[in-house]
Amino acid sequence: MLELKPLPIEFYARDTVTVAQEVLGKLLVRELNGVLLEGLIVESEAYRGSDDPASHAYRGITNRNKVMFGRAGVAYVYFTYGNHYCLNFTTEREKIAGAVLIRALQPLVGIDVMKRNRGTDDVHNLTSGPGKLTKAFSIARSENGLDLTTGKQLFVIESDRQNRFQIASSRRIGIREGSDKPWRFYIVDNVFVSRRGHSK
DNA sequence: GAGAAGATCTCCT
DNA sequence: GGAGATCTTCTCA
Repeated sequence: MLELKPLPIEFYARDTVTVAQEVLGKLLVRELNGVLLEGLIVESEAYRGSDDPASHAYRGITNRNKVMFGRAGVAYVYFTYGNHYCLNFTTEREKIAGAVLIRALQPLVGIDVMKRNRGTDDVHNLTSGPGKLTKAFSIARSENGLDLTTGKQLFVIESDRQNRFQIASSRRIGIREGSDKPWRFYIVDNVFVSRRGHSK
């Protein structure tokens, strides 16, 4: 039996790029009306603050991104492209902006529920992208600002797969500015990664 | 108050 | 491989 012990704030309250790398191979856990959903985090991206033109926080605090400036270990959920929500974990200490975008998961527990949420039977298409995984896990605007360290509703735990995979990095996806930074990280040869990246 | 762009997905060819 | 869907958020006047 896996122990459902959430990662503490100390895991998140560090350099954003470090957290983005170390969150790979951890388990994202969603508790929804007694139903448990679990997925292995296989792809992430780091977004920093005033030194990162691709980040929402680059131009300072706004109503949308204020969670990024708050304490670490909190969910930052935003709506984009008229259709999709994206899930991030906040990092760094208060007043220092930082967040890790969760780009892809490998479904492990509650796959039937994810299929229903996504309206497809294709397991490889359930959570292999940032907009897909939020729908599969039923994460939306109401989850913005949720504390990830309480072990309720939404949190992250260690998995037994630690160190049994290789990590590669690449340029981040879907942005214009700051696309030279190699701050996307993914597990090599995992079929649930959203795209084959050029490891550079 | 208006205009434009966006950390994407899906369907069509 | 490419474009449309769709609407929130930010910026500027």
